[in-house]
Amino acid sequence: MGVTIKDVAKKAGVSIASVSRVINDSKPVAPETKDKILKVIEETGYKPNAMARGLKKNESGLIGLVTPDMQNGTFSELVKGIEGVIEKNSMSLIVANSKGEIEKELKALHIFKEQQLEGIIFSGVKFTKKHKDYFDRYQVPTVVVSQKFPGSGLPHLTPDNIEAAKTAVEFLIENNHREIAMLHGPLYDQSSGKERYLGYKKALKNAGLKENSDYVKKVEFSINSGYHKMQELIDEVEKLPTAVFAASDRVAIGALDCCLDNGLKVPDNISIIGFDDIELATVVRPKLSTIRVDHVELGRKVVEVLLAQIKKEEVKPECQKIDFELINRATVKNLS
Amino acid sequence: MGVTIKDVAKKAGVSIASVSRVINDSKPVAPETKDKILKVIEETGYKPNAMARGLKKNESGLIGLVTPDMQNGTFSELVKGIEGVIEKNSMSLIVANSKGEIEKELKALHIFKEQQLEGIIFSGVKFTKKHKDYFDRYQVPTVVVSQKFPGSGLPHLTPDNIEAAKTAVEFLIENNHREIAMLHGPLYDQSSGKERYLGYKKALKNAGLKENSDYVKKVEFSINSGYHKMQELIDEVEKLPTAVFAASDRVAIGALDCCLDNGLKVPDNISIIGFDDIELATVVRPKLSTIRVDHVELGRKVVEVLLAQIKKEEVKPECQKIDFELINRATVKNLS
DNA sequence: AATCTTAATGTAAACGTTTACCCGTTTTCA
DNA sequence: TGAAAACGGGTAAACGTTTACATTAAGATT
Repeated sequence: MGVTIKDVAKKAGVSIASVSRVINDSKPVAPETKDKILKVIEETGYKPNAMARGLKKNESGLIGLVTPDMQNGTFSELVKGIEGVIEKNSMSLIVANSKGEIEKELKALHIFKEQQLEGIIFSGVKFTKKHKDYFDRYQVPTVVVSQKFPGSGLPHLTPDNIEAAKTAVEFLIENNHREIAMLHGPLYDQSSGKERYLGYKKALKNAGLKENSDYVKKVEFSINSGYHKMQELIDEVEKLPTAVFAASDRVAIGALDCCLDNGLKVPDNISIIGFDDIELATVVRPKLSTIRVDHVELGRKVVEVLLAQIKKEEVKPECQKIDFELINRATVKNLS
Repeated sequence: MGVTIKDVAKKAGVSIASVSRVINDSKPVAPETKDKILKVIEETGYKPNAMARGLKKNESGLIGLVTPDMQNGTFSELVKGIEGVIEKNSMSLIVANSKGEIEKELKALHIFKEQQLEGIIFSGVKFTKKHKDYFDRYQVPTVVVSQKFPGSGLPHLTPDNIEAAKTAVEFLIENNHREIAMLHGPLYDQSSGKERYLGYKKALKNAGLKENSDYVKKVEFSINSGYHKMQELIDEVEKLPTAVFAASDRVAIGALDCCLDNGLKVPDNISIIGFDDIELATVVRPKLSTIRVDHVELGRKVVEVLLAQIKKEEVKPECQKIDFELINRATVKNLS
């Protein structure tokens, strides 16, 4: 149906080899011949078939992203960053949503294998035996994003979650908070949830503060969950904490919402600090103080590491940390 | 490097045809043979090469999305909807960001052509001669989303922008507003920006109200632009409007922010209504009243129309409108 | 028992490229 | 002037599938 290299060759009165040479400029071809071919290509609108080329050259020009959540507020930015550098390298990005289900995740990975993807950007919450089998068997260049999977041998890019969380909590302490709650994420081994929690503990310990288990609650990374757990906390506890460190901005925003609905003034009655600096953070009132992580930048860097890996430049699993920065907007009060 | 169908065939002691038959179950094959083959596939982790298959069958299993903006707040939802049904049809989604630049947009489209995409979901702001040439020449099944391109002959899915805008403005009028401003988007022919503006005019006219050109400003679809144009409006006008209809939630949120920063109470001093119902709308304070459009649903429907088109079921360009609904939260006051 | 179906499998061509190899013509230079 | 080198371009094999067609063996029908 479409125009093929043969059609072009015939119409230009040359061999397909010559056509191939000009479209790839892989070998010199005489100017007149070249012009003739170019003209025919122009006229016919010929586009080389990437599947045929890919089959021959064994490269698809495709990179895949699998993510458990497309609405977590960092997705858009991450994709934007990824897409930007992928596009510069004339590759394309395939996205797959695992919805946090292991089966969907593996299905996506297998489709990626079939589609001969050259690299995978992997964002999951858990690393199972099946994951390990997959990556061991197929050896597709992969980088894990925003997370760490110790046994996997896969390189990852995350902010230094422990440090960042510690920074957040230290900031609260500097502002004279002593009763600090934390709404933390899932505590899988070395997960970002776990590490942020560790940072929290560390900051408390360094300041000689005691952790109060009533003030520590596990949440999902969602606005809703933040709201409900905050409500639980408010309901259960006899004395409210003076500050809350939330494991993500969405959680923080849920908590903020809950506080406001309970008639608490933020930050006058209670301070809140989040993590991520998603766009929502600048839009809620009061504006959310948080730990900023540039997810567009993260996306960019991830692809760079991935491309290095694809080009067989050895990449160590414990690769780059990405920067973070405390942004104090309006949800933290100094209790001096 | 990878395991091929030949390897499987050899190891199972059968012909490649048989292997192909079992992986596609395209023809019956004897149970023992089948088991043998299945076992070898299992052992070797063989995955059929989609590029080879695609080359032969002339289908790539790929659908593309080109969008001018990945951070407009509807992107995540749209992608989520799209990905959901695409995945059910065991296809994959390629995303490309045009950043609103025509050249990037066309480049993406051409890559899509090379990659033999089976269908395109197109979200652009303008439809140029080059676009027309592209779609005329290559005839890739395409559906336009959230927009309308009259001359293109391409089917599109949008809410009924005129009706929806009219509904929003009528709602303001019912609440006894008479001085109603509008922050509208670009006014290309039949664009959503234009249509929403037309809906605004229509509602005013029906109610016997005069349009005040001081109250009408063009914005980009961003929070920033909403903020600045609102500021302009506040600065320039001698009497403030009592209500503002913003062409999108992001614009509305910018405007809201601006009002608050100017010491205006919303909705007591000024009412605001937006369009889209993105997540931000429920998170700002006061919560934004808006016209809800379900973008996850939109994504789903778009793919359905696209798949129909791919399967050659004739699809009319003036296809489905998608539903909208007025959601009154807390930014509109009744002036009775 | 001879023929006809039917089922299971194999063979080989094709999909649209890239590229190793080959061949002819021209240029170079001793 | 003649051999070597350089250049331009063509032929055909290969990439990993699918599938039309051919083949074989076995069962059904007379």
